[in-house]
Amino acid sequence: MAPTSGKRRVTITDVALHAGVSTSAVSKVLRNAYGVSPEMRERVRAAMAELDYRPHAAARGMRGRTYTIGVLLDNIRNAFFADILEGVNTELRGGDYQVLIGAAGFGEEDQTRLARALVDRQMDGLILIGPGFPRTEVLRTAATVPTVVIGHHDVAEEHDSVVDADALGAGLVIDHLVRLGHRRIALTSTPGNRGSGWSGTPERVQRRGYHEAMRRHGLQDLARVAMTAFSEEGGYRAGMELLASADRPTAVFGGADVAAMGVFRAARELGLRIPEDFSLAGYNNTAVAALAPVRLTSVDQAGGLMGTTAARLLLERIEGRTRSVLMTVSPSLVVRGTTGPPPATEV
DNA sequence: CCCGGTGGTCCGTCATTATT
DNA sequence: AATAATGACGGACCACCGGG
Repeated sequence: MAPTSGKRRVTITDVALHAGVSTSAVSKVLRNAYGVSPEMRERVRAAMAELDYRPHAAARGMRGRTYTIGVLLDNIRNAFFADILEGVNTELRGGDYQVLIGAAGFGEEDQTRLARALVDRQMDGLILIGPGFPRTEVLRTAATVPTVVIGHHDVAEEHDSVVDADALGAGLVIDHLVRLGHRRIALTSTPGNRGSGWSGTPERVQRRGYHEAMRRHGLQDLARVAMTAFSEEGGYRAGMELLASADRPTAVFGGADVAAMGVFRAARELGLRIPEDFSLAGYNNTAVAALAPVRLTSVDQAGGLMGTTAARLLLERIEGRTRSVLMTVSPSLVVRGTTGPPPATEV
C-alpha cells in the first residue's frame, strides 16, 4: 500500500495466517484482551516477532486510539522545554504511548495550524506548552481531544493545567536581592501575544509577583519594568535601556534566563561588572545558567516535574476523567555568582 | 465459565456503476 | 460526456455468538 515501493506492510491478517488463527485472536493478543489462552498468546507473539509486525497507527486511529501524544511548543531553542520534555518522556517510558513534538514558532497562525495538524493526525492527547494562539481555539480543541496546558494560569473545564507558582518565584528573587541590600530592582518582561485571550500567562503572573514583592518591601516607587521579548536580543535591548539610564538599577531581574543572557551582553558592552556594579538574576534555571563562566542566580521551576505531571494528567484524561485538574509546581531559588551586595556608594 | 471466531464498524479513497 | 451515487476496500477494534 505504501506508494513508494513494493512490499506491502505486515498486517494482523498476515500474522493470523502465519500463526494459524483468526485475526481477532491476534487483535486480542495485541490489546491484552480477555479470552486468549497462554499457548495461543505465545503462538501469536512468535508469529508477530517472526514477521516483524508492528500495529498500524492510522488503522487503529480509525477505530479509536493511535497511542500517540502530541506536544506543541513555540521555540525549540528554549532550554527550559528540554527539562519538560524529559519529564514527559520519563513518565511515558515503557508504556504504549509515543510522543511527537511540534515546534511551531511564536506566531498565532503557525501554532494554530500545528495544533490542528496534531488533531487531524489523531493524537490521543495534547500537551500544549505555553500556547500563544487564541484561547478560544485551545478550548475548542480541548473539548474534543484530551489536553493539558502547561504554563498559563487560566484554568478551564476543558483541559488540565500544570503551572509554576510564578508570582511566588518572582518573590523569591526580590526577597533575595532585598536581603542583600538592593532597593532599585528592575524587571525585564514581555507582553506576549496580545489579544490571544490568555490573562494568566507566566510572564504576567511573574510581573504581578514582582510588584507585590516590591510593595511588601516598601519599594513600590522604585519598581521598574522593561518590556521586551524573552530572547537574547530582547534582553540585550532591555539591559541597554536599564543600565544606560542615569538612575541605574543596582539589580536586574531577567524574567527568563535567555533574556538575562542578553543583559549580560549589555553589561559587558557598557563596561559594568557583575555582581560588583550590579546584580543579575534569571528565571527558569536552564542548563546555561549553571555553566561555570555564567553562574547565573536563577529560579528553578522544576521543569521535569511539570513534564511528568502533565503526562500523568493527560493519561488520566485519556482514560476518561472529565473533571479538570490544576497542578501547581513550587519554584525554588538557586543562588549563584551573579548576585551580591549593591555597590558601596549605594548603601 | 473459557476460549476462539464471526461480522459489523470506524473514515476516507478510488474504482465501478447509474443517472442526467 | 459529464456528474452523481454506490460499494469495496484498508487495518484494526469489539460486541456478541457458539462449541467444549
